[in-house]
Amino acid sequence: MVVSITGDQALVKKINMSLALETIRVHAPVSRAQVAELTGLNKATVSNLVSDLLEQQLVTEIGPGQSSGGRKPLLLLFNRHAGHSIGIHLDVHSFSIALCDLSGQILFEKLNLRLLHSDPVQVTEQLSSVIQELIDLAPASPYGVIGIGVGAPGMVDEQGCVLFAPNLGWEQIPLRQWLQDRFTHIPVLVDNEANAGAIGEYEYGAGKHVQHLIYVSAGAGIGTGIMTRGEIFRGAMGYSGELGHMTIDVHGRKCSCGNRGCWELYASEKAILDPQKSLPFHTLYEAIQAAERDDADALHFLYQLGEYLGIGIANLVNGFNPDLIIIGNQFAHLERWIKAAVLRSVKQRALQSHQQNLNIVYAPLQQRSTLLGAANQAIRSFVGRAKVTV
Amino acid sequence: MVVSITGDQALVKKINMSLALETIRVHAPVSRAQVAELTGLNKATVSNLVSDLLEQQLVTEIGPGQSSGGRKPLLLLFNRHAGHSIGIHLDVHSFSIALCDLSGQILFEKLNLRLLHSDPVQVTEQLSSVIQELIDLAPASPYGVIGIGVGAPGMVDEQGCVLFAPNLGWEQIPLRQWLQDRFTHIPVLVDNEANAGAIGEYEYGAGKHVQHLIYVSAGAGIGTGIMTRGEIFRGAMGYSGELGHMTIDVHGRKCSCGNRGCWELYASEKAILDPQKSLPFHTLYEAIQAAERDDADALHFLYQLGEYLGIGIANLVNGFNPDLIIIGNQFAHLERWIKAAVLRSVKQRALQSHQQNLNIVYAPLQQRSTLLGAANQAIRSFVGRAKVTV
DNA sequence: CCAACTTTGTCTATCCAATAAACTAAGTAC
DNA sequence: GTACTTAGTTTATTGGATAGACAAAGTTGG
Repeated sequence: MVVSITGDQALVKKINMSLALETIRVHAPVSRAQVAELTGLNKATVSNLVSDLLEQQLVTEIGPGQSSGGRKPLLLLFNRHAGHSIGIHLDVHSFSIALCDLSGQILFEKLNLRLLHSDPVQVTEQLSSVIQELIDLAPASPYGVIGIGVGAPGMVDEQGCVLFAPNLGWEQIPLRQWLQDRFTHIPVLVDNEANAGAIGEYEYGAGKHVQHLIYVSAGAGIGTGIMTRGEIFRGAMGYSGELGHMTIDVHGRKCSCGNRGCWELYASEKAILDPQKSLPFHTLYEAIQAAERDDADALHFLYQLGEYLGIGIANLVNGFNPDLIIIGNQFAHLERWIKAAVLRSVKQRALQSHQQNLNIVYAPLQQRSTLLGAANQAIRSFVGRAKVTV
Repeated sequence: MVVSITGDQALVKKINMSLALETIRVHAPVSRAQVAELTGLNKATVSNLVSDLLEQQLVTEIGPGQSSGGRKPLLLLFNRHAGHSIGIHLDVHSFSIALCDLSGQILFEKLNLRLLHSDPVQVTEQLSSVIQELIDLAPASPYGVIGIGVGAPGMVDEQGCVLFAPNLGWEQIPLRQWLQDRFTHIPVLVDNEANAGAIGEYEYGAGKHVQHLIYVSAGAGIGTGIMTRGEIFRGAMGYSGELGHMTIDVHGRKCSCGNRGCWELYASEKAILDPQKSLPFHTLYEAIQAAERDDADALHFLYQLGEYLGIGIANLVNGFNPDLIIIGNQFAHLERWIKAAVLRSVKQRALQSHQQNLNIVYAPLQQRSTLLGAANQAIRSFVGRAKVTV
């Protein structure tokens, strides 16, 4: 019975191959000599690896570059057109989908399509038909569509089964399997929407090269994607991060989860439903509209929303000491209204030492964070990153 | 400039060597054939690795075992006497220290020694002298004392510098370096006390083979050691887990950290100092004494302490979905008084789905969790575990 | 008691990837 | 035009894993 990963030459090649490919991807355009320099691999080794990569069409040669006092280097590029990836952000009432190349460049996208039903079977049906459209739109390429990634609200296990998505009303829906059955030749991945968002911003947005970040997906509820050393933090059974249901007020109001005083009751769209307040608007959209008209109630409401968001963020900062907090999902658009309040709360409540290198931003990818993160997960598993810790 | 880890034959050997050693350690007594079976390595490879390990005296042959229908197997044992490790639990007013073998068996220990001063230089002095005593006591062995591990309260960075330990009154103390300067030939490691506790319980206590656990170190304050997939979770700059300063009551009292309503104000020894309560006891010890006499105030106080501890634990459960919560440090002794209250809070407040496989225990290693965890970190870095993710 | 079979562990030839060093190619500098 | 630099390839070597043959040491059943 084979369980563990053993070392052999195939593994060595895998490690060095992915190291070379990543180096080319990040530092492109780059010469073989530079890759050798950057990775610490021997020139000959790099030459061998690169010739394999050229054969696999994952890398292209774009001709000679400028000389630095000797023979001109032959510059290499990661071939982002070798294949395409499809990313999906499944939200509670809508979804967004995009087709992108291997560098995350979007070729086609459809944003905020309404879900026609909430029933998981019918949702799968609707998703599948749009996915097929994008597959048909994909330009010819050596590898075709190499994967489909989905970011879904709620808890998702390692098999891509949606265990619990209260806002969708789903339980134990093997979404990945259902989609995989439709697209048998394309790997399908399903992860939590906030995790995907964190990955998206890490790869293509605010978090480029920031190794420790937290993506706070605030909208209908709150979810968090926590990244350390460039890796998503996963709890037991592969899922975690229901930090929206962290108690911030022991004596607070009852939450649907059974607890009291959950963060997301005060810092997500759910705050509008606070029975004690009887606010003159019923959705976030309406609140913003009112705020645009300088409505005092709305402005005050949004400020409070920011304060509470900041309280939870301060907790995250104390607990994880991230370098970057990214406020995403619908709240990415609220910067204008909540920025000051969020900063005030965090400044007041987070440990001084943890605030030194802290940055708080509003997802620059906006509604595309999760989309691109999901697509990126498919890309990752295609190009296959091998890592070693000694 | 060499940055990344590249693959070569030495790496392959390292990976397989550590795999073989770990397999022998875990499954001992075991034959070469079984190791090959268990790891997936070739018989010849295992023979080679084992002969190296025998030469290095990390493994011993203890003669033939029972035949299963053919030649008798030659049984192998991990040589836990190849060297010794020293583990230290540094607390606010006291420290504990032990000398143990490579399997974590304690040979000598000194528990709860009072710190004579709180000044870091003098603390280092005192620690060093006791460490030297234990080094002198260590039996002769091939490798001698292979490392010194320290678990310290507060934030510790990757270099073993105590960045911030409010309860000790320390800031920016390069404890590891200071100790390393004293014991130049023995590697010194310093980590957070709760992280070490988590490792201790994972390796030798309640958490054996439980991949996702949280060690809640409750005493003078609260610290948490979070373990996923058998690895300690570390935030930015290598430290994190100041979850004792997570807000659980937005309108709560002021904490020394600047925030309001921090968990540890209500669920650690600090709860005794609540000015609103003016309790008739001033230390946890006194409270327990009173409770032993069935003092109503004390019993009620301890019950509340348990409730608040449970509230924070529920947050942890929602956030990390662990399989096991271990309540350690001084609170490990409070099971009798707080168990019901803790369970009640958690049951009431944690997500139902996360409670399914959840277990809550009181550190069976008691005051030795951190000690053994710290010693184990030294052992780990000595036997050198290599891991690969593909 | 012996022949057939099993299991354990080692030996041998082979493979494969990385590597150093030599080498070719193609430029610059003065 | 000679000396030097830099880029990339070729060649011989190294070291570890592997399959398969083999030796060692047992069991089983007639």
